[in-house]
Formats: sequence, structure tokens, C-alpha cells
Amino acid sequence: MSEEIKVTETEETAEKVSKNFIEQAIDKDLAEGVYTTVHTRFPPEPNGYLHIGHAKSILLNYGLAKKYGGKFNMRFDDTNPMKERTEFVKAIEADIAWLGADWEDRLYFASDYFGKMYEGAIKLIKKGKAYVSDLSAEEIREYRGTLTEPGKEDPSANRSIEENLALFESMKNGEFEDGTKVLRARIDMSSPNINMRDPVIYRVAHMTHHNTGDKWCIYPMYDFAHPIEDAEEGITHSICTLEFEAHRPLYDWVVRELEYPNPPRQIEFAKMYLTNVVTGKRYIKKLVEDGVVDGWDDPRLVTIAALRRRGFTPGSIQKFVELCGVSKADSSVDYAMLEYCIREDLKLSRPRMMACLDPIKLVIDNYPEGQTEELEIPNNLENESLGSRKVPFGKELYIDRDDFMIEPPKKYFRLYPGNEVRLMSAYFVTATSYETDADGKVTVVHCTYDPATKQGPGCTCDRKVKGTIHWVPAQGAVDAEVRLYENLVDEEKGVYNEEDGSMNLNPNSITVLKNCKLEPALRDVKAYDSFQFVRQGFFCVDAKDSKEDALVFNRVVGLKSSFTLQK
RNA sequence: UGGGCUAUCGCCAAGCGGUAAGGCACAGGGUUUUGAUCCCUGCACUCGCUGGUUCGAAUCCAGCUAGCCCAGCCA
Repeated sequence: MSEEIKVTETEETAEKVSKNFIEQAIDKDLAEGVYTTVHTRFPPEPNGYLHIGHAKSILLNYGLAKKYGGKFNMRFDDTNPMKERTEFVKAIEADIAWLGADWEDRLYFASDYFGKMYEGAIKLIKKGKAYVSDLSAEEIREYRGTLTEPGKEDPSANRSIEENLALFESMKNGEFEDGTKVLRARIDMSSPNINMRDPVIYRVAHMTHHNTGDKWCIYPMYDFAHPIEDAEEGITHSICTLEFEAHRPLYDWVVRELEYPNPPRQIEFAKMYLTNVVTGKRYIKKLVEDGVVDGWDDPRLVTIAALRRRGFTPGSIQKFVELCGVSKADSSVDYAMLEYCIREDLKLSRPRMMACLDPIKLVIDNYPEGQTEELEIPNNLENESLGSRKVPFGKELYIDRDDFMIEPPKKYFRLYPGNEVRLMSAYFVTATSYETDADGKVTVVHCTYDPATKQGPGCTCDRKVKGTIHWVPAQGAVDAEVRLYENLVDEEKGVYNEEDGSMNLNPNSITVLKNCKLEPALRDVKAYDSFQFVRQGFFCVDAKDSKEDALVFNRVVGLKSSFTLQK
């Protein structure tokens, strides 16, 4: 195939998928020669764990760089030592790497630029564009004015450049208490944009920084630091969320006053929310502190760590972000979309095994005592490359409680007295009788099998049967605990309680099944291994609690079902 | 309230003056050793509202309405 044809095909494909507004802006910049490359970055503050919302930003930034043959930087925006910790730095790095965003050798810290920022501040002072203020935090607020009234000039605004320089140096040298002096940018106290009313750009904070230790006791504010970080790294497109839109004039002011030659351009997009999910940092924190959940990686949470532990894959999250798209409109994406993405990713890639989550015994009365046969069962009929495994079949098996009913409702085509079903990959069986315990709960089902109905390649049985159920051999069955999850919050009431800001928790968000029986091939699984448990869903070995002799599985997501069992 | 932004199917989201893409969800039907998958089919005479410009408007203009963001020495 010639190269020309390839190029044509690529263009055609690209035309079908419309570009989002950021890509359109980049195309325009490139076409007009504003930039010749694309360089993006993801700049989290290391003050907590990343969640699904951050994943969108990470993948968006990384994806853009990749798509345009550019670069993607990882940068910790650590300008406020009060909130930041190394613990979070490590967790965030791990999460981003897991998601598949590769920053190569470009891992930076905003604190690496504290020197540059200090110089930048001096440059502003020398240009008469910044001054040291004596006002207290409260006074600054008063002088700032309100949404409708303009601000008033800071009494310190007219100090000489020399005095400002000296004072700023004294700030740096630790001669002032926290809160007694700040450096302000001189812009416009009557601007309709409050962010432009002489914003504070440096504050005094005698505090040990996780990266720079005690070297500094003054720290730059986000609005001053961020444009410098971007410019220093040669970022072309600084992509952030919508709440920073009103800060863009200030961002542009900083890079202009500091005279960066090819200043980056800030573009804002709307944050993504998910329905019936808790994303607020302080809410997650409260759930963790109150012991409602088992840490920041509890599988019911949507932190990256939790999604990983639950059994989501990087691919599923990439797909999800791609499907959601990017825009400037507030959105709350249906959780079903995420479920669709993980099912898509796992359905062909994972073995389909048999497991009984609420097992009852099935005894085949006419099967020879003591006999077993080894059945060779393909691991995934839609993906041959996954091979097959052996499953022993014998007189005593387990089936799931839901698959047998004494008095079935209409349209129930599983096992009930007198009915014949297929035991998946084995034989047809017909229920004959059952045993119950003192409470009337079924404990054992008796059946007979038809030796002529052995399933598998070359099966000559042409009789059809409506129901097929899964089973696990009693001999060699593996015990396991399985955890089923539902929304953490009440779907009807909404996530947050309007009145007191509390959360409307769903009391049934977790169901722990302790006596599950898995087929023998599942004995040697490792953390994060995941499988389809046929007819039930996708399950993942819990990385925190699963032990070699006490397996624990999380249900990632159930299979879709158009059938609801009426009990 | 001053400023900024947003409004297209239940949920995302294309559309960029030529007569409403796509995905999720949902509903029917077919295939089926998973009530799954897969495969068909259906699902906005209408684009927050009202006017205007135009042969023609979701797209342009005006005026409304609703929602989100900004008054941290947080990011």
C-alpha cells in the first residue's frame, strides 16, 4: 500500500470524528503560527488523592500532547506548604502512571521555580507594578470592594520602588510575622473583575515546605506562580477548568509584565461530574474519617486508587473520558457510561469462569458414585487466545440459589422441580426433588442428568433447552469472599442533603458474601486479576484484603440484564 | 447585584447560515451453551424563550429567562 493512500485514509477518519473546542483552538494556533508545537501539563496540588474528575484532565492534557506529537509535563503545584505533603506526591505519581499518562523525564515542582518567581516579583517591583502592603487580610478584603462597588487604593500603594525592594527582601529574610505583609500586583482597584484589584501575589508563611524545607518563608500565590511555571516549562496550552476563566486576564498580565517571549495560553473546560458519586475532597475525607469507607481506596469511592482497587482498568477510564467529550457546559455524566466502558474493556479480555455466590448443593442422583470427568472448557468463547482450563465434573456440584425455585414465577426458565436446564459446558439435568432446612430454605437440590447431552465440540444432542445455568464442582471448589457494591449515596435523594450539607448515604452500598464457591482454576489468583463470573458480572481480586488462602473479590460491575427475579 | 461563562433528546455531545451526527440509557425484534455478548430497528418536524435579519437561522442581531464561576494572605 502506498503512503499516499494511507495519508488519505487518516484524513478521512479524522474528518468523521469532530474535534473538540480545544483541539480547534490548537489547530488555529498552529495554523496561524502562534505556536509550532503543543506542550501541555497536568499540575495537581499534592494535597489529596486524585479522582475520576482529575483523570479527565490528565488524559485530556496527555492525549492532546500525544495527538499533536508534542510533550506532556507532570508538575506538582506546591506553592502552599500549609496543605501539601510528600505522601500525596507519591500517590498522585502512581495514579497518573497507572492511568497511562507518560511524562517521560519531565516531572517538575512549582517549588523548583521559587527562585525565578522571587526574581519575577522583583522585576515587577522595579517596573512599579508591585508593592508591599501593610494591610491585614481583613483590611485587604475591605479595600477590595464588592461585586458591585469598586475597591479603594491600598494606603501602601505609593511606596517608592526602593522601599518596596527593601521591604520585600525583609519579607524574604523572615523579618515579618505571618500575615503582616504581602506583595501585591498593582493593576486596577476598580476593575469589574475582582481578580484584577491588586491581587496578592506573595504572602509570608513561616512553615516547612515538603520540597524546599525551610529555605523560604514567603510563598507565591497561585495566580502569580502558575503562569510562571507554565512559561518556564515552555507550555503552549495551559488547560484548566472553568473556575479559572476569570483569572485568565491576570494570567496574561503576569506573562506580559514578565516579558516571556512565547507566553502560554490558558484554555478552560468544564469539570465533569458523575451521577450518584462523591467527588468532593472534604466529603471523601469525612467518609474516610468517619469510617464509613475503608480508606481513600475503598472500592465504592471514585478516587483513582479506588477505581483501580475495584477492578477498573486504565483502558476503561481512557475510553470513558474519550466518550464523555470536552466542552464548556456543566455536565453530570451518567454512571452507566462508566459501567459500559469497563464492560467493554473486560468482556473480551478476561476469562469467563464459573462461581456460585450463594451456593446450594446440586446432587445428580443417577451419576455414578465416585466418578469424575475432566471437562475442557474454553476461557472465552469470543476470544480463543485466552485458551481453556479443565474443570472436574462429578456427582455433587454447587449451583446458585437464584437458579432454583420451588414454585417458579412465569418466564422463569432456570431449575425447578420437573424442569430441565443445561449445566453450562456439561450436561442437561432435570430437577427431581429438594431438601430444606428448619427455616424452609433450600439446602440441596436433587436431579438426574442425561448422559447423551454432554456439551462441547461435537455434541450430537439436538434437543434444545431454554435455560443454562453455571455450576461449580463440590470437589476442589475454592472458597472466597465476594463483595458487591452499590452507590454509596442514595440515588433518589441525591448525593448531598440540601439542608445541612450532609450526604444521603445508601445503607446497602456494600454486601459481603462470605461463603462463595469458585471453580478450582481460580485457586491461584493474584491481586488485581479480574474475571467474568459467567452470568453475573466482572470481579477483581481485592489487592488489600485478599490472601492466598482467603480470597476476596470485588464486583467491578454486573452484567446487563433484562430479567428481574421476582421472589 | 458588577464582571465572566453556559444553555441542542433522560445523560454526554457534534453542529460554525443550506434545512438536527454519534455514544450512553431506554424500547422492540433476530442469533445465542451467559435472560450477557453480537446483529438489526425505533428513539429531537426541533435546538432555553421572544422578536428581528435572510430565499433560508440551532447557527447572525436584539431583548429576556435560567444555571455556573469570581469579593482566600487556597488551588
